[in-house]
Amino acid sequence: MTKTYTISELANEFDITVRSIRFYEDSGLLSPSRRGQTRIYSRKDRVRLKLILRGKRLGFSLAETKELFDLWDNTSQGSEQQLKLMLEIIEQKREGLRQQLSDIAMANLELDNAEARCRDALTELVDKKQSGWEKTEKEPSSR
Amino acid sequence: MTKTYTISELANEFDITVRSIRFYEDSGLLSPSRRGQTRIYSRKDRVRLKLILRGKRLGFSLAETKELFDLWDNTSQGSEQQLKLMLEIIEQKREGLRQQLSDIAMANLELDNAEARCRDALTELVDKKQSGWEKTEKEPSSR
DNA sequence: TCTTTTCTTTACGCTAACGTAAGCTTTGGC
DNA sequence: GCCAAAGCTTACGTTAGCGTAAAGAAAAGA
Repeated sequence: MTKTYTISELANEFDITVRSIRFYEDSGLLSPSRRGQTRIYSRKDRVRLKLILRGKRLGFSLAETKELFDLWDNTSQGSEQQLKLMLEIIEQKREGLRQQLSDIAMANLELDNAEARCRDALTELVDKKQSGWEKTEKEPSSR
Repeated sequence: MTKTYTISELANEFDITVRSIRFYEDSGLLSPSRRGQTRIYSRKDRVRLKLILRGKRLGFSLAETKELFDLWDNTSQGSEQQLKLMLEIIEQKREGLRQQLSDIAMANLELDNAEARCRDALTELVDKKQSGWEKTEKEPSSR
């Protein structure tokens, strides 16, 4: 009773279009089975789709993701050369992720900065209001 | 004696092309001063460029980055409405970064997984070799 | 001063990742 | 059994982010 999914079910679940899913298939990232012409997606297919989307959020191109999939698929039967290449690539990906972590940390600092500046500007505005400095107020408190 | 940079200096430093830098200017993300026709980049321009590139690594489109720049530039003179909008957007960006952190964590787990599988396959290969199971070896130890 | 870089603008080209439309088949609900 | 909804293929269109080439001006080194 292995659960399956239709293309629109997956599209709804992940909030993407069926066009995208078919496009990923054309790009060699998915290969669902068929009942007649209709695509039937297994749980494994669903996992792959999830990985594709996560890759996208991490800035991977579809080609890169495909490369990873292909490597992964050939890992168990790979030669020693292949396996060592795979390990190198894994290390490269790790390095990329480390870079992203650093970037995120810096970005967060800048957001802190921006937020502080924003709040300062806000309180300054409120101060002006309270001291009767308003220019464009509709209802000045005294006049 | 405020330090300045030429376009090719920046291109070299950040390992991008001058074409890209000019493109960012066309997109409204940079506006270096000029000496005659020649572009002169200040330290501030350099910082902006750095931010653009970091944004790219985090998957921001140039349009998004421009939006952030524009908001930032208008922050000090912004209305209360504007400032509150800015705070909202900042929070959205934070949420995006949190999502990315989660994605990176998951990706790292999968890399661990892949690496383990790889190493297993490798040691298995070595074991076969040692027990004389090789098929494609050039110099079998006995024959 | 001459020549070789480095800079400029203009403009067409290209790839990735889909969007969108046309036209046809299949399937689920009444 | 019928019809709308969902599925399919084919194919052209679109946007972002540059690459690349042409043709000329300015700056820097010999």
